[in-house]
Amino acid sequence: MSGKSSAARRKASMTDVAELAGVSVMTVSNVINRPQIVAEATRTKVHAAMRELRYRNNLVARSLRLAQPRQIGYVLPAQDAVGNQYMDAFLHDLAAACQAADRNLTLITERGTDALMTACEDLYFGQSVAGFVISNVGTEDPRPVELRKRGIPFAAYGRTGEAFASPWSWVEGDAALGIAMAVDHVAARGHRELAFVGADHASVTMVQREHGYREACLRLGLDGSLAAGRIVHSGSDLASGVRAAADLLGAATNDTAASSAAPTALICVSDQVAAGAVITLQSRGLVPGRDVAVTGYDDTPLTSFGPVGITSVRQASAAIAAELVRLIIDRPGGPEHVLLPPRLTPRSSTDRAA
Amino acid sequence: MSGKSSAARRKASMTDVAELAGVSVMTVSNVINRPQIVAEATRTKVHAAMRELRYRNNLVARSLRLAQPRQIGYVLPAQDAVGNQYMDAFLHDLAAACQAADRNLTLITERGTDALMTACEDLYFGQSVAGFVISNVGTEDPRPVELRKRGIPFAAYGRTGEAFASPWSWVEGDAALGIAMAVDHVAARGHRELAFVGADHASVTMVQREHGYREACLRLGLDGSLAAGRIVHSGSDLASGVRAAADLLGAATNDTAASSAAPTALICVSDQVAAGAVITLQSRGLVPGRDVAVTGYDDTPLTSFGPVGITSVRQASAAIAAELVRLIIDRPGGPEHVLLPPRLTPRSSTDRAA
DNA sequence: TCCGAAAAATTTATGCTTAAAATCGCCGTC
DNA sequence: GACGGCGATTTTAAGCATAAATTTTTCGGA
Repeated sequence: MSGKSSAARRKASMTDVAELAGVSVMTVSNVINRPQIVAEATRTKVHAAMRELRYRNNLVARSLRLAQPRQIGYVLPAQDAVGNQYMDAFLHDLAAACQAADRNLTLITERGTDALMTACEDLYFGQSVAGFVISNVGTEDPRPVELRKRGIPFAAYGRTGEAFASPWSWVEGDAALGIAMAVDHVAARGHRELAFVGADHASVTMVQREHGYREACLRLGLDGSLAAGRIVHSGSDLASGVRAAADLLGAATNDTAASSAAPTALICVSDQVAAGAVITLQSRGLVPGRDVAVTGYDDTPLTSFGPVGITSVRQASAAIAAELVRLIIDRPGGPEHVLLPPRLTPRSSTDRAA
Repeated sequence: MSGKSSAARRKASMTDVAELAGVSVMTVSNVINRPQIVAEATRTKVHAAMRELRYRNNLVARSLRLAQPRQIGYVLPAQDAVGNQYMDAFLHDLAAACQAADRNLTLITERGTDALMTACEDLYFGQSVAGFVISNVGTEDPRPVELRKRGIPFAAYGRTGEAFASPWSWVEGDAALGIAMAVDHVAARGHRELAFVGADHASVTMVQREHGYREACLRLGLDGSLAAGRIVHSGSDLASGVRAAADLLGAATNDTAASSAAPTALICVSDQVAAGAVITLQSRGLVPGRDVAVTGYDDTPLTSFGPVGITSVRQASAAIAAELVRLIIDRPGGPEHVLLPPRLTPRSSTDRAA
């Protein structure tokens, strides 16, 4: 007795609550999980006891009893991936989506495939997680294959080359559509000579973005924008944006004869590249929007570039996260493929009046 | 029997393993947890059975029995915080540190204090997490106070104003020392006229970095570097770096008389600012390192700025993460304060021969 | 007096581990 | 050659906090 009160108060269990309320343990459980079948008076009594004891349902015991893990795993992309602020935001959305589904997001770090698979097996077969979300899925990524082989549920953010035929679930923002929206946007503002500042084709997304550009230009009859030199693969970081823009515009100032071939709108594969392009424009005394239009992708904080705001394509990252979580919880088995449309956020970098 | 084999195989439990190996359940448990007290032959037999059944220890049941949560919570900073690649890396390190301590990192999203506290209570008193790591701790941050009030163990990345007197645990990289290292570094290369491109004083870290600059300049007798106008508070993002550098160097080209007052080295509060400064230098045809030295902070991927590498101060983020995890596991009660020294990574932006 | 629905309590089960008890083999000793 | 006892293994029993399924109690109305 004295020992009990002197020691730091043990966390209260259902038994304690039941005892204090003068009911059985099961009644307490019912109050929590099916309150409607418990008499009003009893319910009140139990609630009072719970409050007095600062009782919290033991999530671990609950998870054990239900044989249903409360966690969802996320394989955190290795640091060397392009420092992408978008993935930050996505992580946030993913955690929020888990919480909305009454789950929690558990991180595991990327490493060699074997070690990663062992960790995943421990977590999944150890009943700790319901499944995994993987992102930054590369064309030759071994992870989906290995996870599938082991019967571990997962959903991928981004497809590999197999597109809609892949035997596992994936969710993705419609990259081609997103770029097309950017092209339509500047075209609607009178631009006829565009250029696409792209990245290498390491991921399907990058391929899709370029594809979207080509399709949109074709559809709008912007043949000049498809000419050689108008589609460049610089890389997706800021420094390459600076360089690529300089190359594309350099011709305009040096070679007056070819000035008709100089683009008046730069469709960039990422906000980082777009920011780099804006830097180049500014250093030449050009005003983004008025002189040359610039669009980015992902609507990251980089779009607030000092006084100029960069028009950008915003992926429905919250919806993507929610879909991934849903797929793991509701369709752990069969494959389902989800393509979500993005939205365009116009800012001053495409505003001719700016 | 037929039902059992036709249905998807239930995950094997210890009982199944024990049965197959012809031993008691306890022996299986011993093989896992105290292999040395179990006879060689038995151990082999049990291991074989485990392998055959693809047995995994049920982490949830184990955690319940041990009354010891396997998770550590991390309050994911809200997205609007300055998109900091360093925090990305830190998150990675934190997840790795948890894994090294046989724990997993669980994320919860930032939101209103009340909602956040409820979530923390559910997780901690629900035996799901052993405690929390919080980061981006502001001067008037309510979170440490509230957590402490509720008796929830936590460790903060970054102190508030109270410094070493605070009643809760924190870990931090020695920001003043880091900047001092940068100052020493450029001073050793002959620079006498420095400038500090800082941010506002929203967090103690930013105050410390400026403090480190002042102290170091004082110590080295670089009085000019402490003059008015040599310490600016631009902000910590790239765009403000571009502007601040332009302001600082602008005087040099316009006002030849005052050129002795123009700095030859820019000590920047972050890599983003440093990258901005490099952009300004490049746009004026100046070579970083040879003409003007530039240093950053946090050693993020931004330091690879095209052909020029930016000298940067690298925080011991892995060690910081490990300390935070240790504090939560080993010292959930008492406060302990840890200040870890950073390292300098020299690159071409401070190389006069560059 | 008894029926039947609603409310509450029992029983059983989840998968694991600590502590205590039981088993086994082996050796020296008388 | 049987006994006691020791040490090394292994097993039994108990319990962690919860919840589903089952049983018991309660109580108003016929």
